[in-house]
Amino acid sequence: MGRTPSRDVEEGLLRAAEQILTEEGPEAITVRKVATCAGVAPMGVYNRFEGKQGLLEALFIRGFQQLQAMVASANGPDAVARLRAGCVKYREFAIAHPEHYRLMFERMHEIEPTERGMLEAFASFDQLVGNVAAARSLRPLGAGSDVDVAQQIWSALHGAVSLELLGIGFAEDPDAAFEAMLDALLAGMEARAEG
Amino acid sequence: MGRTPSRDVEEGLLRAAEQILTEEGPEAITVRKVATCAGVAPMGVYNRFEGKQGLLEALFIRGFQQLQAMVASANGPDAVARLRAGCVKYREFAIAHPEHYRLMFERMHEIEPTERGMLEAFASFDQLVGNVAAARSLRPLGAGSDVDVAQQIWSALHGAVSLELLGIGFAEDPDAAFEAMLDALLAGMEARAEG
DNA sequence: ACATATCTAGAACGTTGTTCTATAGAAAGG
DNA sequence: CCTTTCTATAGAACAACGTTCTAGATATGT
Repeated sequence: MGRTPSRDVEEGLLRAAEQILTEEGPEAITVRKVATCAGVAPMGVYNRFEGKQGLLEALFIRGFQQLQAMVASANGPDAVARLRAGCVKYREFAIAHPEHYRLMFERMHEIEPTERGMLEAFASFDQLVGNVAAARSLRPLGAGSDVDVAQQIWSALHGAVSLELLGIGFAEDPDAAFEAMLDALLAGMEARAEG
Repeated sequence: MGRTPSRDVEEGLLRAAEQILTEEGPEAITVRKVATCAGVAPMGVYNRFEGKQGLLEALFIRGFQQLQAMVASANGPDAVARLRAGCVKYREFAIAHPEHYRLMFERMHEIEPTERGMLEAFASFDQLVGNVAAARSLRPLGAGSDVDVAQQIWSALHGAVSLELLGIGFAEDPDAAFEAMLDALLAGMEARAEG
């Protein structure tokens, strides 16, 4: 085995880690496995990411960035429809990338993201807040700040998706249940918007 | 160190595991640590629970049972108020027992609950379904089966609580945000009830 | 009291994350 | 191109972990 050029080590490791994550889930990510898959020495994980935790944090951040891009790709005839479509896209992301989603929300204690990592990851929340703000310029929605309203919506989205990915959704039609919940929440928020 | 009587081994291990879980979280639960804390030999975990996984599964099931008891303890002047109060109790449980909640929802892949374990754990869902059914006999609420409606409510509850426990709630007042979301969802469900 | 069940201590193994060392090869700069 | 610096690599080693196994001592049940 030759020596990987410096400039390729980090990206090689990230690609390998993403592949293992996608195929086998977060638990399958080990330093040796990722390094072998990337064709680099295990020490590369320490040299480049300071250890397994750093590698996981990079995946964590990338996961949120990808989630944000997915939500941002939503379309609709007006801001309210776009907000709703973004919520649907949120779920689509989770369903398309269940292992990523699990890493992002079930591994935070292990990852112990740095403050910078948290900022980078949760900059993605601003996407949702922006969607809420745009919708609210069209129609009253909930009470409190845009952040408050966005948080409530996120809660519902995240909850539905998490249970679904855990296989503990007992609803007959998960698609319909998700949309029913989302529409009920949005309708309720509209009805209860401050006067 | 003496020899623990047979009849005390299992409960001793469970108590120790609960204590470590409560004080240090799921990651701190190791076979040797639990055994030492319980004053029994590590092999006891294998003899009694078939290994670490079985021990975690026992904690998992107990967690759901305790959650169910908490929800069942809710009171109110009528069934709708009791449903709502049960939702508030749900959150109270999670906040009072964050590490239990994490074990229950972030460790399922590690635990790989047996089918019996799943049945036992999610018998607790019937509590929520029952509360929904009782409330719906008073007032229309959502469309679809009681199970469907309960699942949607559970999604929102779980989502809010999970994000809160992860420390990624950006709302100013988590209590208020939780209640606002819950009330909006219930109101929306009522407004969108069939017939 | 006797036979059976089971708790215990201890050993051992593979795996994992991590740290360290020394060498060889890449990268950067003149 | 040459020299110096950087860094990827192989390999060793360690502690910790979950797990399996053995043998002896003690508890349990009849």
